[in-house]
Amino acid sequence: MIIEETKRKTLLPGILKAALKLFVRKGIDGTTTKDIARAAGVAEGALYRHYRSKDEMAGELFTVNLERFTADLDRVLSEAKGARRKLEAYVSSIFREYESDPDLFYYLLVAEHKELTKQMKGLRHPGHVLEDLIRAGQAEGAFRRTDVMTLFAVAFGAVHRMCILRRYELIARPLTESAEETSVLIWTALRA
Amino acid sequence: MIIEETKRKTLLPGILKAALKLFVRKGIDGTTTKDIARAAGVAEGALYRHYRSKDEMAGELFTVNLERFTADLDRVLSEAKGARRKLEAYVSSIFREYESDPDLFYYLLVAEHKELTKQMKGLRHPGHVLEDLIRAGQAEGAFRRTDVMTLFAVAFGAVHRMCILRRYELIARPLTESAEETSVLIWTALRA
Amino acid sequence: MIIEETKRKTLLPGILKAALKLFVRKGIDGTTTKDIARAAGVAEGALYRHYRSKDEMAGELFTVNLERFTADLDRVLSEAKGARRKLEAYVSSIFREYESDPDLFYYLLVAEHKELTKQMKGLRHPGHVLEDLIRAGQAEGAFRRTDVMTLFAVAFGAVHRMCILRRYELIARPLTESAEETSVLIWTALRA
Amino acid sequence: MIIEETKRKTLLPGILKAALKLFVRKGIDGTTTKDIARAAGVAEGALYRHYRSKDEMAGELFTVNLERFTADLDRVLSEAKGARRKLEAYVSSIFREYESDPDLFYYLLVAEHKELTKQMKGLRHPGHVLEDLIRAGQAEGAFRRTDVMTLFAVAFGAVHRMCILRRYELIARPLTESAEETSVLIWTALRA
DNA sequence: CATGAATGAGACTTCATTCAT
DNA sequence: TATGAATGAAGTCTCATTCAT
Repeated sequence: MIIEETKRKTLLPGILKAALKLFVRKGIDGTTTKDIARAAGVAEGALYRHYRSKDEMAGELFTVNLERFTADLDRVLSEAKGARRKLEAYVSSIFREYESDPDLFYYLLVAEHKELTKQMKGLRHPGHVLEDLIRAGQAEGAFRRTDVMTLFAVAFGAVHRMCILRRYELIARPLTESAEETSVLIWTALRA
Repeated sequence: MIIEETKRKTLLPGILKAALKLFVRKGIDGTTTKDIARAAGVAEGALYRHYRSKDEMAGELFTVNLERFTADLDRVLSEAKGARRKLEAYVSSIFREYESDPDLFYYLLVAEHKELTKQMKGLRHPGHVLEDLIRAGQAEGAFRRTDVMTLFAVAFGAVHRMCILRRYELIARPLTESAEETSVLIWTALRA
Repeated sequence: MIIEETKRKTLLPGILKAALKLFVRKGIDGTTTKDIARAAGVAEGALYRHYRSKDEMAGELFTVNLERFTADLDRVLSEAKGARRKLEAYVSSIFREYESDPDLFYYLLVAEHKELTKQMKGLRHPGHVLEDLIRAGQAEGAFRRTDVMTLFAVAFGAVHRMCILRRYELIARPLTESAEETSVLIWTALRA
Repeated sequence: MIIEETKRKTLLPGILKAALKLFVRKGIDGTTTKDIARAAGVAEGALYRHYRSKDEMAGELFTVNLERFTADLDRVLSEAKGARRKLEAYVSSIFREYESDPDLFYYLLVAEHKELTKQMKGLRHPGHVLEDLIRAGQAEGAFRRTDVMTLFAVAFGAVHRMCILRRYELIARPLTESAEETSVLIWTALRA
């Protein structure tokens, strides 16, 4: 196996778990607190014992998990050596994350959050991890000298789209089984 | 120039123009009819002379323009010969569409529309155009025999992500100037 | 024939005619000016060239026609001699009025007009004509000395209900054919 | 006393009580949810915890109470023997119902409900009870063989009109005191 | 600490009326 | 004069949040 298994605990508290599912299916604005309460099996008022507001729930769900996810990525990549290995590690980490909790992944990396713009500012994001990876790869001569953002678009776009296709069941197998192939395609496009 | 200029008329009526801008910035649910009316410079009631409801506005904006866009793409691609030429034509058409009206493009191809699911069913979409292109390219031996969806993810993901980067001003130059380079990267990844 | 033919001209202007039909079917509040304009084949604005407001239309429709109707009744009854004859004349006049324009009759005598209370105050009404008839009949010893309002309830209630039954097609024949029978029943109940 | 006392509990919940009063005075369309809320002493939103919509309130008010009322009538009449007794029972039941809650009675038997047509279809109605009574009376030879609907018009019209006169204070005494007299008049008109 | 009824601001929509053409 | 688009007040309903129990 290319990269090490990373320990993961999503362990979302029940309320957040319920909220996540709904946010992902109906959007944040499209989800009512009543929906969340019912899905979580608690009374509406109980939500406010844990979170100051619906937006805080949505924000926390986003922030906490994105931070954990990005930190995981950074850790995994720091253990891989060389542009190619790092790229492989990146792709398979992303795909593993997707499969471990598709809803959460969708919420973090796919869904738009017009409602949260504030709270998302300045967070380090899996995109940043990939961008760093590409810059470093260019510096070591592994990747083309083309504009970084273009390389980034190919790599991030490919990985991201794989997740979307999977989610809409246009890809039937677990993404983890497509990681190597996907890495190869991206590598082929990017290498010097 | 690789492909012919296609005539385009967005010419959105003022109300739709205003609505589009807001939908793109704040989402459909996040945009109020009052917002739209103010932005369009009319009274709230006036919206309803033209559209039966806010959702109908959002739906029409989507449906009409997506159909036109996809038809344009199909036409342009039918005039290009060979997988490589078609791929180039696809990328530059997409980028031209983006630059001609970034908000509209974002609304059609980037934004999620949890609110519209109904009206979007069954429409032919630029993604379908690309999928057809890739299948044909495989059939003629131009592209790898890898799983279609994986090739699709690389190609569509790259193009799509370029548009997003541009929109968030992470790419400064008009995308039309990056079309060739982007095509080359995708071609490199996909070719047999 | 018991009573003379009375000349009648409803000749409602087209707009009132259309409005009447709608008021009767959907109520005044339930009828929109757009409905009326469409039914009358004119533009909405045109309504206001003839009537200051929807309520004025409704009011005029009521007032003008009720006055004419009541005056007709008074005239017809003044020509009939004796309680029994007057009663017969009353019943057949009412029934003839119903059959000559069921919508208008319904509007005048059956429908409630919570919206018009003001304009209806103080108008002489077919009910008053009947009440006078009964008092006179008691004075001449033709009717029981029972409380006037009870006699009135029987007589007016019967006639009024016949019209409603006819309107809902629970009575198939023209009411004019039931006038004699109805008079007999009422006479039987009321006579001394 | 002619018929037995029937136990009655209107006990409308506060909101329905308030709504009823307003519906009766201003019509359903003429009553706003704000009116109802103010009259019931609650916030507007609170209405919707109990009823899905204003029309549902109006419908339930009608349906539930009409069913109860009609069932009461059927029960009372089944205990009275012979056409004359049944007629007396009918009249006094109606009058008792009126006096026990004039607003509710008005809402059920007098007001028009253009808005509710749907929900009223197929319900058994006090009119049906009376119609059955008259048919049975004819069958046993107690009533004239005249057209049923004409007899019905006299009987129902009289009773109904008594209630209206009472409501507009043209009758000062409780209707229960006029029941016998009214029965006699109707009986006189209808008997064979 | 949980509940869920109540609140009240504000969303969407309708419609009588006005007014530029 | 007739038209019908536009206005804007007002109506119905929703929902995040609060609070008495």
